Amino acid sequence: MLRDGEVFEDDHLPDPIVGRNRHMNEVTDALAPIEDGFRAENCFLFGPSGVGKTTVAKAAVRELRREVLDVPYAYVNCWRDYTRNGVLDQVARGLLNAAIPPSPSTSRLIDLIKSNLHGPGVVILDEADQIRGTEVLYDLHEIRGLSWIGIANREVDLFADLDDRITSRISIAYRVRFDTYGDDTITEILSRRAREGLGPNAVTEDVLARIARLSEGDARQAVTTLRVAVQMAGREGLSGIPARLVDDAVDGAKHEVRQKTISKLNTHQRALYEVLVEEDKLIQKELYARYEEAHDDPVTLRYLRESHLPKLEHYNLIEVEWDKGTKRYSLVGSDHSGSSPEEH
DNA sequence: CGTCCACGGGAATTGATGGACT
DNA sequence: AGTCCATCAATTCCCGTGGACG
Repeated sequence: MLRDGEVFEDDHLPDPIVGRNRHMNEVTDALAPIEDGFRAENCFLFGPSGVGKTTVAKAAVRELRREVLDVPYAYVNCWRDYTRNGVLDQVARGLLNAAIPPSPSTSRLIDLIKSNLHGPGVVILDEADQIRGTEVLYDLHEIRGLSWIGIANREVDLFADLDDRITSRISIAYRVRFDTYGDDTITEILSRRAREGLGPNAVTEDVLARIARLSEGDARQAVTTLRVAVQMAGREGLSGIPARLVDDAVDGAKHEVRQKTISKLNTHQRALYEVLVEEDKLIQKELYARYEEAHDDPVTLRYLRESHLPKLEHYNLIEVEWDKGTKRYSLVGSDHSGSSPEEH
């Protein structure tokens, strides 16, 4: 049944992409000056997860590179690299083919980029709202020819910290809002993946439509569900996906997406998460006390509050409820009914 | 009121790094 | 090659503010 598993991977970039023509046009417009050798306009893509922001950004850069040979570009996932230094490091490595020494200082990185970048270049800042501080946006702006495509869930997140001095100096000419996909668009996305990745008749349009309906407008969720369904059917030795597997596949996919998020957590965030697996509805002070015991090199409460708790919240792993003036922290969907072996 | 808790601004400390000078 | 100094990012420390509650 499975012909090409790659089309179900998270980082698969379809060609062409489906159902985002308007958004593609906006981003390619923003990048157009590069075709004449100028700096592109900065642009900012925002919307909920799984609506094709990253895909559009990458596809737009791919289009550009079809027009203009070898435009340097860098992709930075700011969830992983959220410090000024980390971002610049990734930018340098992506943009330049020159060798980069192991761990250069910030100023060294800037010099390196400035002296090795000739002509325009593009940086994709995925999950840009995770960037700590705003200096790095200055830094990028000061580099001749460089422009960026920022990606975040909500528009305010990126601009919350930007004071007026910065917003006026760094122009963001294009702001592109992504809304959730309709069920029919998701069905179309799934249908293409199925055509490319599966044998003929492996799955019916009805089954795809059903997966689409259950995925709440989130294409990543939908594609993951399809992949899980393929696995399940394969395990049963079937050559197609029967409708009865869909519900279980949805659950499996949700679990898988969550595990993937958890696996990206650092030790502090992991420790917090595990404390909450043990015990729900803790107030901040209690949570911190448990965390402090669980981690052999704990950070201060102050820093936890600023750095790690917001991250867990942002990625929808924990939820906070107000209970008469005190906050209580719980895992999201904490009906932890004895399942999940949690292999970490 | 006094207490408990959460929030977040801002100064201080730490630790790594890269010269500059000897 | 070695010492000293400046810089910078990450983290900690200190503390004032404000809401809720008894």
